[in-house]
This record gives sequence, structure tokens and C-alpha cells, in this order.
Amino acid sequence: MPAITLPDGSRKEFDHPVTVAAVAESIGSGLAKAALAGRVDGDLVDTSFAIHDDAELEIVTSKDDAGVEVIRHSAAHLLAQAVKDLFPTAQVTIGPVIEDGFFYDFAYERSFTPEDLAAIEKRMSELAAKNFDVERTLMERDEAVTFFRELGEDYKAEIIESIPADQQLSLYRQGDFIDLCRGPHVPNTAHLKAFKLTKMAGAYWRGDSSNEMLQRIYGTAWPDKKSLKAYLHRIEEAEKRDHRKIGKQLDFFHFQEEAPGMVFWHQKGWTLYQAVERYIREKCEAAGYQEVHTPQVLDRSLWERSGHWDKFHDMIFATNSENREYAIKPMNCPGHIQIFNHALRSYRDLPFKIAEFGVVHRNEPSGTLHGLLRARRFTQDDAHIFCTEAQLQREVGDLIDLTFEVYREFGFDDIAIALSLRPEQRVGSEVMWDKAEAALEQALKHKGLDFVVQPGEGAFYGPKIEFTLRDCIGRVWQCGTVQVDFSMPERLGAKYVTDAGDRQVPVMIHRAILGSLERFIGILIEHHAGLLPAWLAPVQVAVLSITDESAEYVGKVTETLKNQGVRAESDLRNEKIGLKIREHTLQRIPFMLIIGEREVANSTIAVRTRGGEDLGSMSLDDFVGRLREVPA
RNA sequence: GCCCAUAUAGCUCAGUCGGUAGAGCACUUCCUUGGUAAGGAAGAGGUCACCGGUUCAAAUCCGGUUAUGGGCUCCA
Repeated sequence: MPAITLPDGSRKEFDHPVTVAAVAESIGSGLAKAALAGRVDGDLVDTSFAIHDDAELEIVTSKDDAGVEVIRHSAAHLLAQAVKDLFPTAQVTIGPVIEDGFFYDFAYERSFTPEDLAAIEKRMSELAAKNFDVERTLMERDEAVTFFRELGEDYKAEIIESIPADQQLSLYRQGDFIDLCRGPHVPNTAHLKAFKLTKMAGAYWRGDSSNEMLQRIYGTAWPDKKSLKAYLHRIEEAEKRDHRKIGKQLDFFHFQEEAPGMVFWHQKGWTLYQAVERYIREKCEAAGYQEVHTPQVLDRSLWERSGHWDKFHDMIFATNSENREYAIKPMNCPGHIQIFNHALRSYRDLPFKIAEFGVVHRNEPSGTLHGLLRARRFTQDDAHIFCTEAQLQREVGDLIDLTFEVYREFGFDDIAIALSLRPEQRVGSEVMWDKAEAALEQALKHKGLDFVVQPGEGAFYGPKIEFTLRDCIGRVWQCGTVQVDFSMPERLGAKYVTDAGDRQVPVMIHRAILGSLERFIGILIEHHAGLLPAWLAPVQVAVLSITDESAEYVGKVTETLKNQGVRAESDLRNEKIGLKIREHTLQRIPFMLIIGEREVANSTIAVRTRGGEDLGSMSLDDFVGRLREVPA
């Protein structure tokens, strides 16, 4: 006879097994209506789940994140039901919940069109309105395989075959649609009233590019129409921050067909680029790096020795001249090892730190290019630290600190960390890998940082810590990385003399903080929606004349600012002040100095920010002082 | 690389049934000298991404290529 303990600590006793729905009903009819699922001793179950023994129970509604997920999962089933209804020969595969929504993959003889998508969405609404009960049944595995084979659902059958034979499977039925699913699901399709199909795309069966391509339909689902609308609005706003759009509006850069994936930086974008570069250069100097610059084109044999040619020749831009084969460098490390090797190094020289703004070219697959965020030519703020094993831990720790400091100063605090371990295709002994992985893991733990472990995701020569930032619509991009490498120094003959006088191979740390300057700038633009902090803004100050009378003074003010290192430009056009303010505001220029008769007479300036704030009149010196105070 | 979509003026976009292209902004010239987010008028501007096909006739229909967008796979 179960006694049910509710989240508020109250207990309800029943003299018979009781379903989640019945408990909800016993509390109140409002709750019964809102109930989407239950959490019994921590496990998520359907509202039809019968409780036989004493248990803790929480009624899950749409106020609970888990409840929203249940809605999304059921919406995926509704999508599959609609597709089967309209296209009976389509086969269902999988349909999981993702952030803000769901998708479902189908196999069908032709591609779905945007018109199909609209028709499917309409049918989903019609089906949901029939208020089907969603019913759960159990089936033995082998029985389920036969069942789905008979339905002609070969993909589903294949999935079930990969589940252990002794396992019982749950199936969910709504109307005449039935699907394999762990659940839980909403008790009735009436709960599905705010969804929208958002896009369709190809996706490989089981995520393997050697398999056939299925058709994935993406959708979003919410507890109510208002949340759906808010979500769609949020996406729309986020798209306005797209760095490609802002880059065009603010005249930062462009791309063109003759150089896919390679940026044409315009003057303003390049000014931003240089500000970022200057910042990193100062950080590196302070941290004891020597800055170097290595050749763009190097003989192919060097890449063969480093192991890059073998693994990445498809992606390396190659060129030949006078019967020699060259590679346009896809990485900087072999070059840096040449510098290390160019003298006999002592243990006293370690840690030996070399940094380079290394321009690399990688022939990334055409379908992966994405503005500044995934380019074929990009600049790494690359560095290599040659050190002893004993120095490793400390160097990695310092790098983690430096990376966080840099991100913070650029305005980022939402950073995810991953630790990627040995991949299948790799070089180096198991002992090396054990040491390298342990070094990174211990450094992270020592700093008390949360991280996810990604087995098999490391580089071919070593494990890595990856720092990732999110773009404006939630896509995640890797920026910084710290990699420990016990093998490349050996492959390329790096050695140092120990205190005992013998030769030893150093450990090499590969690291980049921003990763790619291009990518980082793209994220920076999106993060700030183009409203770059003054220290990064390509134009920091616009000096505006009200009439021609003030032109001379405007010129003087602008010159004075420039002489003090402020990026200032004047606007002497014969236009109304309102128009000039509008245009410079749209150009996201942090400060506008407005100069008319009064300012000329008093030798002052009137300051307005791009946010529309009027800072009033002040002397130019006061203004420059304020500008310098703006935190980095 | 794979699936789907898209490509028209510097930018943002219309363009019906196949009949030699249109708007707003920007640009040029003129008027206007105006105090905190768009003053007015006139003018100029396009081999409709590229290559080929169908047709009396193609921005429009068909095929291919390239690039871009959204995903998938990949990312030293």
C-alpha cells in the first residue's frame, strides 16, 4: 500500500496501487490537467505509471524543464505521425529532444520541400487537435523487431536489433501511429499546442558520413503560444547580431568568390584586428614569450616528417615550383621547432616560449565554411612552449590562468572547457599518452574547473584542453586550446642539454588563446552586437560640425585627438546634425562630439554616446581623460 | 565532401503566365547652414553569378559549374 511523499514533505496514503495521474487528481483538478509526467524517486515516468510501493513523487508540469522536454519529445512523435500520415512510404528513424526543440530523421524516396514542411506542420496541428491519448505498451525485443519489420520500418528494426535481447522495450501509440521510445510522453496530444517546424536538412544515418543521408526535420516546441513567440523573436534578434551581417554594415570585411573562406579585411575591420593583435602581443611579452615569424611555404618533406602530410594532405594547399613540392603551412609548430633546433639549447633555456601570429591555410571542406568563424585562411595566436616534464604542470596551469584573463578582458565569462583524449589514429607510445593526459587533467582539477571529457577527440600527437565560446544563436566554437605533445619534438629532432650534460627531448606544449583571430573577432562582433568597447572600436570618436562655421574648430579637435592616439574622424558634411548623429550611431561609434557655435565660443565639446546618452559639455582634456578610464 | 535552398543596382529587396528590368537607401549635382536618430529636388547606375540547352523570344523553363545560407560529416 503505497505512501506517496510529495516535494513539500506532505504524505498521501493509498490502499491500492496508484498512478501519477491519480495522485495529481487527488491534489487538485488543475494540477491533474497540467500534469505531463511524474518523477518517482528521481525517475521520470508517464502520468499513467502505477506506483505500488512507498515513493517520493513530484508531478511534472510545463513549469519544470523536464516537462518542457517531454512536450518536445512528444512533438517529435507528432511530427513522425504527420509525416507517416502524408507520406506513408517514409520510414521513421530517430527523433530526439535538442536545445529549444526537437528533430526527427526520415528516410524517403525524395527530398521534402518547404511546401511539404508547411503541409506537415498543418497536419501536426490537425492531429494534435484530435486529442489522442498517448498509450504506453511493452514488448519483448525480438517481438519488436518482427513488429517493425512487418511495418516496413527497417531502420527502426535495425535500432532495436542493437539493443540487448533480454530487454523489454516500450512502445508509444497515439491514434494509429506507434513508435519505439523510452518515454515518457505527454498523456494526450492536447498538450501539444505551441510548436513550429523550423528547418530541414540532410543528416547521415547514425551520424556516419559513409552511410546514406536521411532527411532531418527540425522543430521547436513550447508549453504555450506565448513562449513560442518569444523564442522565435529571440532567434530573430540573435540573427541580427550575425557577424557577417554586421561586418557588412560596418564595412569591416567581405568575402568573394575568388577566395572562398579567405577574408578581405577592410580598413575598419583591420583596425579592430590590429587592436586585438596588439593586446595579445602585450600579453605575450609580459608572459615571457619571444615573438617570431616563420615562412608561409615550406617543403613538403617537413610535413611528411611531422606527420601532418599523412593525416591531412587532403586539406593542405600544396604548390610546386622548380620541381620541388611545397605546402602552404597549415600549422606553425614545425616552423617553431626549426627555430628551437637552430641552436644548442640548455635546460637553462627552458621553458622556451615562442609565439607567432601565424597565418595558416587549410582547405576546409566547402560545406563547412562560415564567415569568420570557419575560414580557410586564418591567423592563430599560436605559441609553443618547450619544457621539461617537471615544468609541464606549472606551464599548463599558467596557460589556463592567462586564457581566462584574456577572455574576461574581452568581455566573455561563459566559457566551456573540454578535455579531449587520445584518438584512434595517433602517434606516440601509450606511456606518453598516459603522461600527457594526466598532466592536462591534473592542471584542470588543480584549478577547480569543470570540464567534460571527450574520449577519442584529441589531436593525433597529443591530448588537448579546449576552450569554447558560444555564438549569438547558441552554436559553440572552439577558441583556445592547450595541447601536450610528447612526440613531435622527437620526430623533428628537438633536443636540449640537461644539467647532467646529456641530450634529452623536450616536451612541447601547443597553445592558442584566441585560437583564430578571425574566428575570435567574429565571436566578439556577435557578443557585443557590433557595439565594441571603445578600446576595440575601429573609430572611437566622431567629431561632428553643426554648420560650416564650426569646421575649423572640428578639424583642430580631431587633430588633437589623433595626436593623442585616439581613433577619431571628423564629419564636416553639409548635413543636419540629426542625420550625422543617426549615421554615426548606426555605425556604432562609441562617442560623438558635437560642435556648434557655443562650443567654438567656449572652447568645449558636447559629448553624446552611441547609446543616446548626452554627457553634456566638457573640455577636450576632460573627455580624453574619460576615454582612457574606460575599462579594457 | 553530402542533403536542401538561394544568387536581380554599392546595400536591402520586388519582378505575375517566358515578351530586353523596378523600389527604397547609398552615389553625383543643385538648393538648404539646420543644436542631438532620416531637409528638398534632379540625375546617373544592372551582360539579372557563370557556362550550356529548349524557344521566334529566357532574369523567368531545363542541365552543369561556382559561391553563399541552413544542417550533416569533418576540423592538426
